[in-house]
Amino acid sequence: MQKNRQTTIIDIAKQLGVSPSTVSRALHNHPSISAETKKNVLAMAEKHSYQPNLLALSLLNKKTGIIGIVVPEITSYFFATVISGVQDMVSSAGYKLLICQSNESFEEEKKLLQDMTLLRVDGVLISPTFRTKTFGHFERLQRAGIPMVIFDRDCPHFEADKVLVDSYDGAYQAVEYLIKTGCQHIAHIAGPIAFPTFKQRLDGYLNAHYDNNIPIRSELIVYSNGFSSDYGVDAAMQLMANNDRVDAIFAVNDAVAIGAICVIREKGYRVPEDISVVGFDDESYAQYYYPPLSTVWQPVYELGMLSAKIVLDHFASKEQRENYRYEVLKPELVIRESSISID
Amino acid sequence: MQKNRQTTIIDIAKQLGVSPSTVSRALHNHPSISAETKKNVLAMAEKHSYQPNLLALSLLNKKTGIIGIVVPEITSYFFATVISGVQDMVSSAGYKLLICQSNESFEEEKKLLQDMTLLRVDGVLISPTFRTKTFGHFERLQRAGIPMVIFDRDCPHFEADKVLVDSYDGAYQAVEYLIKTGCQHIAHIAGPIAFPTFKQRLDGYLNAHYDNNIPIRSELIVYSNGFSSDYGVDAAMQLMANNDRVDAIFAVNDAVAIGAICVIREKGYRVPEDISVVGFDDESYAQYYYPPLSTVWQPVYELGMLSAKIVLDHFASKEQRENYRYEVLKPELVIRESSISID
DNA sequence: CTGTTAGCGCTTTCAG
DNA sequence: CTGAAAGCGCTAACAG
Repeated sequence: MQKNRQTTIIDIAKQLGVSPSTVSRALHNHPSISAETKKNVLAMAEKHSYQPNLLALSLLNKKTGIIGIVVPEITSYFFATVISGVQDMVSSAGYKLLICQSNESFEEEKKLLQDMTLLRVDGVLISPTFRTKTFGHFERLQRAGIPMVIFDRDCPHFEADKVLVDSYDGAYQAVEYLIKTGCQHIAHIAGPIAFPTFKQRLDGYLNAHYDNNIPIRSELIVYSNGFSSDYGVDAAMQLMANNDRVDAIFAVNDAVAIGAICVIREKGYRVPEDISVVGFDDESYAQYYYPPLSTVWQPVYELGMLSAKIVLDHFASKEQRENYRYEVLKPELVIRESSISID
Repeated sequence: MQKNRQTTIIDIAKQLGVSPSTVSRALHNHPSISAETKKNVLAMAEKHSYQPNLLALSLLNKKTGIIGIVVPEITSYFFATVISGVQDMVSSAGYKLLICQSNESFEEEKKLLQDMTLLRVDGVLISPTFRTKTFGHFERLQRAGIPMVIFDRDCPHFEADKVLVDSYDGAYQAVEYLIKTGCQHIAHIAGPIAFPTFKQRLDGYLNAHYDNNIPIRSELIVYSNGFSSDYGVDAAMQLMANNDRVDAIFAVNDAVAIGAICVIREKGYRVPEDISVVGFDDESYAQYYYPPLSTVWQPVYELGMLSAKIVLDHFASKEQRENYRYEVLKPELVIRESSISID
């Protein structure tokens, strides 16, 4: 078992009795180098399976070729797909992607950004935790001159490049659709509304009612503290406990929706005959659920591509752009069988 | 907007009229340094929000403090949870985690490992793509002296530290359970069996039959080329087209299982009354599915922790260990309502 | 065409 | 207690 040490340009230079710079030139097919020398160097490099040391290069060039992305969690279809979009975009531009998850922990988020700064990544994409209320750590990045784009989850009052999805519009579409199918008692299981995205979904729900002259009844809105399926179960229990009439539920996302459906069924109601249910996100299981889940699809892959593109654009144009980019993508309602249809 | 340049130790040294080494010592509370100097340096560092350059440090110390993990894909509950386990373990040891996905592409896997080598990560965890048949890129890592552990997906004939789950056992448990509930015509939707894990699940299926004296009928085994829900749909169609009697399906994973259930329902059969279904993985939606999905749970988080631990152990003991670690974790059958119960 | 020099940011001997 | 010097691996002028 050989030593832990990798071959360097200097090793090769010594063995060949030439200078390190000659080796370097040979390796990069610099114009002025004799075919002979080049051949020798290449052979020797091959023999020792020489690999350039990225750290040394990065230190020298003051760029690492790494773009970092911080997501709250990695499991959902949403973020996993964003990551695919980002990955495809950055790797086609020759960059590497450093993926990290904050697990919705503010402390973790700070630490990760800190690490990325120390590592001197060339750019950062971030979707903040829903506990992120102060932005000192973002400003530090900006001050360090590292391009940053915030995606999916908005940070009101904080200036930066942003790529968002119009959650308001998605929610509005979903609820208006439910109204058009004749539902009059539409409940909403809201996520933590400290969270702009979830607040927007709530607003979409409210305004769809308003615009269609349906009175809003606060007892039909339940706010949960999280957005996984078990929160959906709790929220639905709470909702059904009141014995208020409910003929539809618009859930803040698909995970919550399937939790709610379990409760609905347990209580002896049918979906969609008694209660229509619409989720949000179009998770991979949504179309295979029973009944196939109506939901709101978001252009997630595009979201990733676009966010990455914006970071990349920063490298192209050296001079500071004056204003930040602000892009909003449109979601689409996907009607399946968990909601009754118009006819 | 200040320059893109970060404050260095030299900047601080100059401003204070001391030498860089003094600054360095102050920053690391080296014993021999005057309280006065130290205070000044610290104040100045604070003022410029000095951040050490990790690249320079890594170059110097020949260690980056980064551990890389390559997974085939990031979306599934399985890998996402492994990553959590790994992350918790490595970050408690002060390491950073570089997460990458190969998207089941062998080329991508090679490229990622190459990048990690160039970046000089301190260790690598990898779950190979199912197209990985040659191991030159793994050997290159080993030769570079980078500790590597292979997890979840075995590479027969390739020597390395490995942490696996006993898929055979999980499958055996599932199928034996189906037999005990009285099922006689158990079908299996297998994944690509080029894939050791899936082969093991098939073997578990076969041996459970054998040990219980149930004849195996090849027409009840369908091999699919992938393992997402749509493959489950295709496979189930194929299975049902034959009109062979089927009273249970053991699917290679949950995604395939829910695809299959959709087909079963479309054909007018009930789950589990007509056909019991058992999956594998215990995805997050499994318990909220209708009917709640019986499946095989794997100690995924532990898998991640243990794999990370093994890499970390390499750093502790400098000298080469003589033999590779080989750990196999046991899965557990989770009975829910998509399979009939024993009584 | 090739070698020498300097330096990226930092730490660590070795001398004062 | 502090400074000078060397070096991690590499490249890019600048000389020859």
